[in-house]
Amino acid sequence: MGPQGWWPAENKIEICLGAILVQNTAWANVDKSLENLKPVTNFEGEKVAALSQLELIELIRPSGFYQTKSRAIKELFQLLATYDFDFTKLRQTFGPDLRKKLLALHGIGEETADVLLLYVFDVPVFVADRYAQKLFAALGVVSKNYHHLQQQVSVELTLAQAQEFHGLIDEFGKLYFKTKSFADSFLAGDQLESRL
DNA sequence: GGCCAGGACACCA
DNA sequence: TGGTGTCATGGC
Repeated sequence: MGPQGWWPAENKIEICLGAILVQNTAWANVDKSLENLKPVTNFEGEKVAALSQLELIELIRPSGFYQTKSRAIKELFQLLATYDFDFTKLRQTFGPDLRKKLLALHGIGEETADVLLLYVFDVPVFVADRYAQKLFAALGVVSKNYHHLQQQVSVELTLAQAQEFHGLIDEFGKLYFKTKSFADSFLAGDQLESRL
């Protein structure tokens, strides 16, 4: 499939916003919200943090779940503001506990926390999202949930490789797991393995 | 008109 | 721990 160049964004502030907005939402709808946010914030951390939750709700409405997402954005950017939007300082301060710190924020679960680690804090982690679970299930790796798959898949990758890995898995998933009927026919026999 | 997207959370047993 | 309902918009 070639390089996917994930995550598509101008800067890390935009990635933070996109990571929350894309939760169970088609990217086309995320784009609408980002287009609303850009002229208002220019994707500068301080300007995003200065927005009220009500203002955020109006701007991100096209992405749905605006109550939860606006609160998540508020909480995340409050944390970031405390460290002057210095992602390196934040990572060094919390070290291995950074993931726990992110998970403690309302509206940020395992997948979003890992996406932030991978694309914002430069930590090479494996994002065990739904597409990854489907793909690895097709390859014979049965997993109960997010955490379980993450434990089973041990990847030693550089940061750039880990970022690309997740992008490839999701783009692959969009193509081949879109409909169940297609997935069933695609997964018949050993076609998946040969294509991989 | 129904289904679902690059989830998370509250509630329940 | 694990399963289910709910949150919401827009495209197909």
